[in-house]
Amino acid sequence: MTDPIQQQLINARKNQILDAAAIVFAEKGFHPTTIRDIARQAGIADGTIYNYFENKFDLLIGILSRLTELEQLPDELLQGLRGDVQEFFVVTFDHRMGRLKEGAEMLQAILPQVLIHPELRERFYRQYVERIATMLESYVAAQVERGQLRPVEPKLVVRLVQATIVGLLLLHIMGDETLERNWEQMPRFLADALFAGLRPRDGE
Amino acid sequence: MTDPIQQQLINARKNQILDAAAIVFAEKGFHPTTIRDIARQAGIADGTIYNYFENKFDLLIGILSRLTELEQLPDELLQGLRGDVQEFFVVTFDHRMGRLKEGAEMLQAILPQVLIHPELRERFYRQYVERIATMLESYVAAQVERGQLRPVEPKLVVRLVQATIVGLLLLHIMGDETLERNWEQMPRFLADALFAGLRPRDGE
Amino acid sequence: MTDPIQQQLINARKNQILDAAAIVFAEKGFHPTTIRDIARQAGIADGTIYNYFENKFDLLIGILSRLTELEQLPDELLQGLRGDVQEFFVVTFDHRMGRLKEGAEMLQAILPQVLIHPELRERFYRQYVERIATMLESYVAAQVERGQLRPVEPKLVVRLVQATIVGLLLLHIMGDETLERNWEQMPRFLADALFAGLRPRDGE
Amino acid sequence: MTDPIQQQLINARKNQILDAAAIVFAEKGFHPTTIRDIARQAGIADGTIYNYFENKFDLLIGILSRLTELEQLPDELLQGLRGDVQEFFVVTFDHRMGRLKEGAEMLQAILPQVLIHPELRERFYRQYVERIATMLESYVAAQVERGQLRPVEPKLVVRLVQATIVGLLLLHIMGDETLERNWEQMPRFLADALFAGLRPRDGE
DNA sequence: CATGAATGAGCATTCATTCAT
DNA sequence: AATGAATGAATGCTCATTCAT
Repeated sequence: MTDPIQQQLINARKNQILDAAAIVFAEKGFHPTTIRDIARQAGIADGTIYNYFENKFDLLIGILSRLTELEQLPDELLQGLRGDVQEFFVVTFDHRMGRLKEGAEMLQAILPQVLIHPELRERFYRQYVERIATMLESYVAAQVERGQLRPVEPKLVVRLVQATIVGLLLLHIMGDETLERNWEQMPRFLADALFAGLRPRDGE
Repeated sequence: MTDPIQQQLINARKNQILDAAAIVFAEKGFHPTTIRDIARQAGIADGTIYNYFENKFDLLIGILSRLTELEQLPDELLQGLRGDVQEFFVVTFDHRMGRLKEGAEMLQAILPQVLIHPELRERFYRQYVERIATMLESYVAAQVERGQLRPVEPKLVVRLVQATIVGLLLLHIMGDETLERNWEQMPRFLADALFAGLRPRDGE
Repeated sequence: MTDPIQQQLINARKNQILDAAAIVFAEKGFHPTTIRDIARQAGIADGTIYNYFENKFDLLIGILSRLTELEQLPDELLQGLRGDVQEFFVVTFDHRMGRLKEGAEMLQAILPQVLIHPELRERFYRQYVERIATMLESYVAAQVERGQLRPVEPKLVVRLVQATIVGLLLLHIMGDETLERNWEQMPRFLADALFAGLRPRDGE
Repeated sequence: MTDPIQQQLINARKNQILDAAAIVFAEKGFHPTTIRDIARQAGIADGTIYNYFENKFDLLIGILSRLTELEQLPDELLQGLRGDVQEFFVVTFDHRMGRLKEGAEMLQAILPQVLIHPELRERFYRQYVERIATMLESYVAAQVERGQLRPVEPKLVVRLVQATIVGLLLLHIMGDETLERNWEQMPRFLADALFAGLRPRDGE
């Protein structure tokens, strides 16, 4: 039943299809993309897709699932936990923005549907937002506890961080040139701004 | 030719249609929405829509245009210019988030397409992002000049502000309960965090 | 009821509409032409047409009727009756081909429908083919009787004449350049060929 | 790529569709005929048609192409070249009228559109009129040269011949009963009339 | 498993016709 | 009588999905 070699072949084919789907979805959007578009991109026949996925929508689910699979335990993040708080924010922004840019194509493919389709929305929110949020919240709470951060509401801080990241991606997708030029230095800028604020410090 | 009464009737009908379209688009997304859906929602016949709009896509353009029409010169913002810098951020966040929530339905209707359709993307970016950005940039630059803000790059600060706002809207649309509960107090929280930072101040 | 001035106004308007219809029908064909096309061409509103004609098809009937109205008793033809037989053919071809070229626009408009619509076909055939045919037949029969023509079957001769004329119009509509260049001299050529034949005569 | 068996299946299906299309077009005309009509007539589904033809108009092109395919090199005609001139005309009329009657259905299907659509008109004229015309012209010119025909302009003679044939078909389509009854003997009648003329000969 | 021809439900759009003004 | 906005039935075409090979 679960011949491991068979399983591997199946997974390879699934990935081949999902790769193709992500590319064309990102290019044309979900609905304007036809199954034939995907099949051509994958170099296979239309019907073959249905041997691996129930239907077109299932491809979105598949893409989403892979997005979260990629979201391995963020080792780098965990390492950041031990360092300086400000540095932690740098690492966080850096990591998240990097991940997003990597998966930007896929994100662009599914975000529109996420906004609309309840099931997708919930899946996306839970696996992609909430999970990270919980982790960050506990970190922030801990640092507040330790006095490394002002007594802020961790949940709100985390929303701020996440909103900023996803917002930046949106602006980026929209072709904002400033972001295009400064994408690399944004993490540090954001961390500084957020941690130290924009208020002029003594001596500036 | 341009009988003002006729013109008013025409505009009224156009708005009636765009209202209906925004509602259904927001609910089901652009492509899954049928012209019939919109016509039913507007209480008119299918064909009538085509007396006022070229095609289905034209409805999106129409919705976008109205979004920017609503974007009158933000008087409140201009008033904020004279006050305290931190207060300016409060006003800014408050104003933008208010506007967004008002137009959330419309935004939800067009955002997905904006991400994909180049023409729409450019229109949206220019009329909805760039215009505000320019204004904010000059304000930030002036305050940096005056020493009211640290010597930051205005363009980046503005991207941060705008990304945060649109990001929050996205999280909100996704049904984030924390945001739902605290939407009203977010502007002040954001302004504080951004201006003063999260670093513990002396005496905290 | 039948106020003669009213009647005249009505007829004028009907003709205005039929003129417009014939022009656009000839240009685009019956089905691709919209009522709006006709209204624009006539410089009136769509609805006005329906005050004068039952429906779109009725316009075809109207055009056809006018075609046959134009087909007044062909005086020239009648005059030809008294002359030489060969000359009669010249006059006949000349008259018919002239009429056709005049009404070519209208003919082009209705011929396609005539080929298909039974009612139209019969109307057209009876009023436009048969009437002339009967007249010509009796002339031919008389000339055969008098020995001015070989003992041919008048009905067949007449079909030959009429087929030639309508066939020439078709070739002409199709853009045949030879016909374009020689249209004027065709009647005499046809009459000669038909009456004297192509067989070399003594001494040629 | 071009598997011959596949190719044969494809052609068979194309012909099946074109057959159906020709039938319904002839019956109802091009525009009133729906794709569904054709599909039903062919006993297939609507969508299948689009696997073989770009669009509805393409079906007309297809029908026209087949008409000209049928127009093989007219062997019979070539044989006529060697015989008596008058006999050549008999063969010519016979051959052309036979062909036309065979393809009458198809002709009726496309002729209306030919009159209107420029592309179709040109295709039809070139492939269906001009080709035959050129051949006939050279024959006539040769016979004039040899003194077998009066010194007539070959181009005009050929137009006369072709116009007569197509005109007869039109009258036939219109339901002329005389033609219906005498269709078989028309070729000889036409050839006689044309070659020998209607002028009474010595001794008649 | 892979294929791709066949399917037919579904939709954007058109346009003849109506009718209130 | 003239208008032209409103109507909604009708249709060409698309495309997700099925299934015989």
